[in-house]
Amino acid sequence: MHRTILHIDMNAFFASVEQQANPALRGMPVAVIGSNGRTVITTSSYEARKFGVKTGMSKWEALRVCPQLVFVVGDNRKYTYTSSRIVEMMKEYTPMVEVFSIDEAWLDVTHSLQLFGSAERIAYLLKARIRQSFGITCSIGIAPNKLLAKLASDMQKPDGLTIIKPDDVTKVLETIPVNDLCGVGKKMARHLALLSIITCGQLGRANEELLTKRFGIMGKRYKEWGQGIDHSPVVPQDEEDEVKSVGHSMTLRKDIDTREDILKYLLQLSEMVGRRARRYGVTGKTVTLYIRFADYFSSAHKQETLSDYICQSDEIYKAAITILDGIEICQKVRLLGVKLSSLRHHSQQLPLFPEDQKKEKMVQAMDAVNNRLGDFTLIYASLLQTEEKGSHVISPAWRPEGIRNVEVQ
DNA sequence: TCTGGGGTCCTAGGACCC
DNA sequence: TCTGGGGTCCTAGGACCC
Repeated sequence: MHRTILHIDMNAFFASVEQQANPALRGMPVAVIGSNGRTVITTSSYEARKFGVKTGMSKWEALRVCPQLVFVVGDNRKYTYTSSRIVEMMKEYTPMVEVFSIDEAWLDVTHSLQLFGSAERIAYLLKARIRQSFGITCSIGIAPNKLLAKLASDMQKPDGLTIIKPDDVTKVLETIPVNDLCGVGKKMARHLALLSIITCGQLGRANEELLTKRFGIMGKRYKEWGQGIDHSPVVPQDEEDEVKSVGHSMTLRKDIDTREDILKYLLQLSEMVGRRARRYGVTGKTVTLYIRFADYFSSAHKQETLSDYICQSDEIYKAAITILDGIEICQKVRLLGVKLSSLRHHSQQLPLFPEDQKKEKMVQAMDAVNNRLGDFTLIYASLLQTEEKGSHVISPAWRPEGIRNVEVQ
């Protein structure tokens, strides 16, 4: 019995949402960017793409190829709100909805076909409703598994609908380059090319022993992918594993080199990480500090596992400082990052000592205010001197309070 | 003012224990 | 005196995704 899987990909999601919110932007080349000084293009509208504006370009580069480009600083709330409403819509057709990112999802509609007629009809209904409610288009792929559904949704953009029927899989894959497969990136494609494997067809026919020898346990998987075989299930959100790490990083407006400056940003990052961990209700025992130096290419990445699970900002900060002290800094610093991992659920137990109880209450009160009035409304005094007040990160892969645990405001 | 930010998974090697 | 193998935990680093 074949499964029937849909993969839905919102077209130029952030840019489309912005054009919908502000009619003056419609038909214009628009690029969504971050609010930090050294930001890059996160998403561009199709009008901008015509000029060659691409994700990852600096503002400067983008303006060179498209002088009339309009920049819009991204607004996460708009995107998570729209995204969660679209997901709700998808769930009307099957409970088996796996959210892959803020603008992509898989639907296993195998058991919904009778009710709604066909996968194609579900796709048309969803497209029409998303366009009607939000004014944005999407590309949909229909196939017997996730791998092929994702491949299919990529084939026609924007506003496409592509079906790969089980009988056509071999024929379709024959000429498709291996790195069109989700999971095969540039590096892997280069390795395969050395074995004269360029297309999925070739990958599917490759010698399994050779692949296993070269790529270990993944070798077999790659061969299967080349044949269009993928047994991975669509995993609905609520069954999804808990988040595994919580981290924040920021490229500083200006490179810094004094310990004092570094500590200020570390405190800020620790507070961002701690607050999000507390919101998720998790504690962690591994803290990672990441530094990118001024030359962009060199970096330091150090982690330390503590004996206790923590989630308070000052504890994270303390651990970050300890790690910092073990890193030799002989260049200016361009980027700083702090991550908490080895997570587990926070027990609701009250701390043993009165002073700890007091601190926890204070932190809870601060969190409450910040959750209501926006990040960094209430902050540690030493944060007042930093220029950046939190990175207003925006990226289609960004999973804020949305997606996993949607919080509609 | 050239080059963001948030994740996951896999591998390899060392320490340590049984 | 010499030699095992399994398991877990930890760090570091790479590939890949949006």
